[in-house]
Amino acid sequence: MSARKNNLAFRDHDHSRCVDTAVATAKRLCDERGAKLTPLREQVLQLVWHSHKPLGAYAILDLLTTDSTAKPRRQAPPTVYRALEFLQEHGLVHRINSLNAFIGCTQPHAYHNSHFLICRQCETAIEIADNTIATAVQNAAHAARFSEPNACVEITGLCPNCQRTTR
Amino acid sequence: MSARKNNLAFRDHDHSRCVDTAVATAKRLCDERGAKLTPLREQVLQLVWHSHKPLGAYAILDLLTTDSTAKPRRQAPPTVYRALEFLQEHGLVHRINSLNAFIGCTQPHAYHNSHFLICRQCETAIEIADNTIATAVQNAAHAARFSEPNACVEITGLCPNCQRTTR
DNA sequence: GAAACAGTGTAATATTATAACATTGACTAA
DNA sequence: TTAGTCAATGTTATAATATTACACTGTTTC
Repeated sequence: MSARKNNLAFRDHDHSRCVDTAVATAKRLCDERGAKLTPLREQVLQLVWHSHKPLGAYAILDLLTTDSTAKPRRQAPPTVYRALEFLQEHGLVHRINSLNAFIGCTQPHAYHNSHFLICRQCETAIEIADNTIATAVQNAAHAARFSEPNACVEITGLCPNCQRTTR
Repeated sequence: MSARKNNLAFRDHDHSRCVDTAVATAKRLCDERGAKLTPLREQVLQLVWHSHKPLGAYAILDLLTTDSTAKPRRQAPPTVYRALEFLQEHGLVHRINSLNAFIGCTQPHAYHNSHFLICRQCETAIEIADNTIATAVQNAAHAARFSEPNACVEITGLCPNCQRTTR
């Protein structure tokens, strides 16, 4: 049912509006929490959101240098990692472990275990909120007497677009 | 139901027998498949199995040097990565993405998507085969029109042992 | 024996991530 | 105002993880 919504990533759309909305939401959330979404952090959030593909830390670093309207100065890795750490703590971005990369969170307002569908061809990743998976994970953890389970679910496959173009 | 069996990792037991069994099974499987479980590959498999904690590639490298009965010669990274690649291809070890580490597979005879419970305290990891999770993942992928889904499920929590000793 | 090949050795380097310390600017207390 | 404190960022160096490229060895195959 939410599949169609999630598939937005695969349809033509004005993605800059997605980015704007995400940044606006982030601002509001940080404001509510008394957290500072500084220009640097905001810029990193934008860059991450701008890409439908999860973005590596060093790719972000390059974009900071390249895209920057103001300062073409080369940044150092800690700059990016610190911004990403902040954004992760506030649930604004997720880290995709299987790719060592980061992606904007589509539900930053609520804490949630994150599940991802990742295309092995075009590398597009979409976040899904699937209660059935979440419940199954909870139950499995409980059955093994694991407490405070926090699941990382990364499903790699072939996305609708790439199924057409690939052998 | 399989919870008790999985919890073996948390009970006292003669783990060297687990290792022996795993290696014997690996030998048999490789034999059946016409794959060569060379001394080096076997040694890496043993080292990985010997630890209940997932082992990093460089940790394995150190153990190859340290533990080795015969040659105390320092090996280079590709040696380990190549052995691990072989073992992964044959389903004999799994990679835990969230830890950049490797662990012996408990069901090497059958292809399967692997699910793990990982203790955030003691780092012990156990593999579980949970049909409910597997089915939920399949359904989620299908709903989003993703084909050939291959799920990586890593559940971090507090294991039964560490719940007693931790705040 | 020569060719082809799998497995391993070796050197160099790429990629990802963090540690440690310096600087800046904003806010606060006196 | 001044000094103190703190969060954020800058800067340098390095750690940890992983791969590329090429050389060597021994076996199989013809």
